[in-house]
Amino acid sequence: MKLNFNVKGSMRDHVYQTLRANILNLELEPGRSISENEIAEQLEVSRTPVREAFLKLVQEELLEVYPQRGTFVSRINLDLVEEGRFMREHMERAVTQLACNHFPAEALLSLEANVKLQRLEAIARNNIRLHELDDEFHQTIFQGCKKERIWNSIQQLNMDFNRLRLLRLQMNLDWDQIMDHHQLIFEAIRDKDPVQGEQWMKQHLRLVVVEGDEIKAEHPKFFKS
Amino acid sequence: MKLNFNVKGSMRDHVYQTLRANILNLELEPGRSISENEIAEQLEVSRTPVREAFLKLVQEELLEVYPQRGTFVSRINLDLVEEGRFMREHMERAVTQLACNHFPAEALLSLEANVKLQRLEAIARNNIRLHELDDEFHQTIFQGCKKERIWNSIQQLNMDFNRLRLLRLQMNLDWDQIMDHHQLIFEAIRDKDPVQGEQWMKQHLRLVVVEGDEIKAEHPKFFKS
DNA sequence: ATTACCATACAAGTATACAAGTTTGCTATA
DNA sequence: TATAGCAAACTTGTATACTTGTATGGTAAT
Repeated sequence: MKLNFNVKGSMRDHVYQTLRANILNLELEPGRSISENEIAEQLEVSRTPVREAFLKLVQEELLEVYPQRGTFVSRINLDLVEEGRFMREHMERAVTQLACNHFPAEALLSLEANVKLQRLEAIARNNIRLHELDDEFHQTIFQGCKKERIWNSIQQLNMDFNRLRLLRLQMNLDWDQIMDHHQLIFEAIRDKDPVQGEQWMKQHLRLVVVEGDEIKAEHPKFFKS
Repeated sequence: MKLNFNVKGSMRDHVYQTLRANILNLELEPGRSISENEIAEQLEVSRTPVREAFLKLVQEELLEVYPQRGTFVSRINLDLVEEGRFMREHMERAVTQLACNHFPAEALLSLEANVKLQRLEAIARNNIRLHELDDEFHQTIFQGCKKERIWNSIQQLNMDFNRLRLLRLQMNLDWDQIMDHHQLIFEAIRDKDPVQGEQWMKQHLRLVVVEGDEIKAEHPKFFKS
């Protein structure tokens, strides 16, 4: 846990961003106890902004507060992971069909640029950046269809999936295949072909399934129930 | 705005529930300004729990805070209404198919009881209770498929739809048709018929479309953009 | 009459003090 | 030694004072 400067934005947001990142990093392990005072000292702010950041994290189910007892980083919930996967699959397919009917030219350009950037970053083996670009690709599709809150809901449901993914020593992702899919999805949107678009998106999403039970067996303390 | 007792639960939650209900009632009109001090006085608590309730309402997009300027009840966003409708349609259809494959006996009993209760309340013309039962019917399907957070996401996206609905003097809902649909959906789940189930759910959801533009023309001040 | 400036009021953001409940561990007693 | 009970050291919940930024209205100079 590193402290940042209190330069820009509100302290509340700074604390929130810091904690959220550290929880999703697993630097703050699932199940670990964490107190308002502890964080306030470490980040050199008062309890109030820390408390308000905690509240936001509670709503996202990244923290669990038990009044007068303590606050804990939530454990990973495999049911939630499946729920997120389910929602993502269905909504991405539906939105892709929408995109293949109407899609703003501006957003289409973003998609194209994104795909090209991915090829570059793939050569540089920059996996972190590739993950970001992957997210942006899908987000752009939702934005183009004016469905960004649905994307946000998906992201929130997928937080446990992201933590789960980090527990694998290496996600042997086949970026070549992923990028091919992105290319094909982009072309389907460009060429207004809803049937192909949905098919490729369906294929694409099948790449990101993670076997949670194995990982749970390795790290039982990090999991719920 | 009526004040309640500070008997049970936290003050924060009490304030939150009160404000949320009054916003969704339209007793607190979209666009109206509202301050922490004002609410703290009315509800006879300090600013802290009010402030924390505000934060939660901001996250649900029912309030908008402009630092050092003021806080306002958010205006109704028709894009959001459409986004909620879209998500609801697709997720309800997907979950209904799930339910038609596996569904816990316990949840199935709940559905059956719910359908029967609806018939009773329809005779009593108790529309408020009918709306509650309608929500519970759909919620039960999601619960039975272990997809309750998806239901919660839908509910959150549909808050603007609910406010919109209240602006109609009378929603001429055909409860007989609605209840018939519920019966048919229940039977499809019971008889494990995914095709019929999804079809009826699709039909069913087409009943609750609201023409937002007309209402916006009548009450322009309540709407965004 | 218009404009520039300043005083004031009021908004949310933050810090700190206090209240109330829980856990923990020591102590006194059997 | 074992156990009941109490006290101290935590926790989060709430109240209040202070800080900082913004809007507003009045006043004086042009």
